[in-house]
Amino acid sequence: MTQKGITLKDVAAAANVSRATAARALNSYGYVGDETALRVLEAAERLGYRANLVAQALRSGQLPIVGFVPGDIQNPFFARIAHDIEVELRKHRHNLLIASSEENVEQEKQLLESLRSLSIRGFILAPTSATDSQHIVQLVSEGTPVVLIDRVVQELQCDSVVVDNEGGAREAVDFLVSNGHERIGLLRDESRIFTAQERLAGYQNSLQSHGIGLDESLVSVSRSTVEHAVDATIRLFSRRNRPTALFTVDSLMTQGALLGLRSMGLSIPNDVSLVGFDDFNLATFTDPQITVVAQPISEIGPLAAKFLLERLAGKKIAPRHIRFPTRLIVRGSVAQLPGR
Amino acid sequence: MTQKGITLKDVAAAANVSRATAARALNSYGYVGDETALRVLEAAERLGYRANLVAQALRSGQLPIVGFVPGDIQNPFFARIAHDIEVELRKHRHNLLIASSEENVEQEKQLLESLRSLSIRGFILAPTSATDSQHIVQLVSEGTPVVLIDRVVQELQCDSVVVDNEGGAREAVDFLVSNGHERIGLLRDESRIFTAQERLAGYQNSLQSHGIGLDESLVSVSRSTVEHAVDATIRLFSRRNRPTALFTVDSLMTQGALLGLRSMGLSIPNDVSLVGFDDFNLATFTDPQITVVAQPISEIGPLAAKFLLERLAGKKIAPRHIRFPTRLIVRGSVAQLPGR
DNA sequence: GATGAATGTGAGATCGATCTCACATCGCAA
DNA sequence: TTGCGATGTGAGATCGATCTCACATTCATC
Repeated sequence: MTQKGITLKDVAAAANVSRATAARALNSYGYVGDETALRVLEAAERLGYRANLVAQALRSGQLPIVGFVPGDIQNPFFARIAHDIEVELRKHRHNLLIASSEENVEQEKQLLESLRSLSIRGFILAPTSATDSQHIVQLVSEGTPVVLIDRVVQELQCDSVVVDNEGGAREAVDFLVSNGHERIGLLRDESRIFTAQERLAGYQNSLQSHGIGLDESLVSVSRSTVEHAVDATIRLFSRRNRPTALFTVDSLMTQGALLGLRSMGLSIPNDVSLVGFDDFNLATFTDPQITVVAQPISEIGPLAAKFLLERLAGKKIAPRHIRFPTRLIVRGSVAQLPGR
Repeated sequence: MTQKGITLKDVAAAANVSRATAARALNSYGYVGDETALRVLEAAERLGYRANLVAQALRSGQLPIVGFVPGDIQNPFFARIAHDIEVELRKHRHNLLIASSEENVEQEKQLLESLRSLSIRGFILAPTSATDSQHIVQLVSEGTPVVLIDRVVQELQCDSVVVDNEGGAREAVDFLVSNGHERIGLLRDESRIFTAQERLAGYQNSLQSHGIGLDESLVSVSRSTVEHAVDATIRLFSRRNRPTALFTVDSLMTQGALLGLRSMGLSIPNDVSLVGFDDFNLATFTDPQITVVAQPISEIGPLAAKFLLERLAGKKIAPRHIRFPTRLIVRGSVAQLPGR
């Protein structure tokens, strides 16, 4: 009911100048007399003038908003990144619009499509599919800045910030092997998601480099939710000649494995050793604490935001592809197997 | 580089009509000839026309964006709510802009101030302060729809969706008392946050109703982070004549208590019984599992979104104040004390 | 056949900020 | 004194969608 609409026109009228002059004074460009400028600024202050960003956006074609499209904002990994991005954007007076793809390509397409008409300035994106990416290619080709995080899309010319999934998985499995394990189970995601593929490759490479043959019966696939992972774990450990160790490809899978093993009465690390990809706060609360491959989460968001802001500022350089190393955090969930 | 700017004008030209007629056809209002309408629609389709939402917003004064201002998007409680709100909004073609207050009133003020110039249609807000709310009052008095969640602000005329913090805390403490505990510690937040105050009241009311005197030495105050809660727990249990049970006011505090007690070598529930406010996935992974007061998180977001959408649709009724009941989930962290 | 209602369409204004261009005015140099 | 650059300022156009009006038609009714 109060000051609803203080526009530039009002300020101009109050300062007894034209809208053009008022705009010049407020945005300090062009010639404005010192005294006039002061009068305008004073009037704006007095009336509590705030520029209408929508009107500015209509002229400039761009709202000070950046879109973030994570797989799922409830995933602590993405929540942390969202927070970090938000902090960075705020420094540059930009806002963060979050739209989860829910790991669904169709939804991702629709989201980008609808956000396009909002004149969003740029996107930070965790693409759902490594291959079905025509919609992202188009976005980029229209000149919209895009930064990919967590996952990359093969032939896409844009900045990306990911971690060394293959190396991290390899390190985890290497660690299990160095503790005498050879029958190492893998609990993995459906392959569509980029990170799951890379982590699978790391698992396979590690085994091969140690001369251990791949055994399909040691691999269990499920959707990436705690509930599905529980089932997959139980399936895996119900077979005879079960694995002595398990590697899980993400934190939700790790949690599922924990519950699944507990429900089967299998103890960690006495009956089964466990290493998970992605650290999570729960990992230090269990007994024993869980050995994990940690990602440098705190670096991903800020860097992605920095890249995007640089693009928004007009920086024209070749796409940068950053791949952070992971770090194995040894806790208590891996037992040394009696040597042969 | 492709179809950058297909505007209404282009469609109108392609269909050989005026912009006005094209608009009528596309938005189906006013009189338009059947054949003309078809021609316009066909042209729009062919050109891939998408209305520019910013231009629409300039006229209507409102972007199809709703602001969500949680305390911290990393808190799983708020992350879940954000997700639920987003799903609801999507059904009505609205987007969600998230800006965390980081539990800082000044930041909250700045955020709302800056979002105001964005013509955001409405807000879902978890106010940081129960008293310092002039900025919210002003927002509401300007006619911007606001729905409060998790916390209310006393003299504010707007919808709110919260839980029965007092009752939940009372139930938790009642449960401890019924198990023979009298020296019940409280790990609580700084009092500024509304929920912490109510939960404190529940603790006090329960004790009083059982004729147990309040003992300030049983209460430990800290900021609501795991790290601070660890320290506060250690402080509390380092005193002589320590509590036999502990009630923690939120899930971060509960986690801190868990770590603090473990570092002191105190076992749950043998040495200390524990009940926490707010369920969290970690609670079922510990040994023993933690008894908690659960909030109906899954109902808060959708209801808040529903309320806000109704207001956006123009619904004019008295503010609704919903207070959901909580539910005590008994697990294994409370021991029966030998009767007197 | 005339009158008025129903139907269809376009020109132009509007939302608010910004930018271009034209027009002043002043000072200084030729 | 004339002229030209530097300095200030305002009128009006622009961004894209929508709405109000005014102006045509067509059709039905007396």
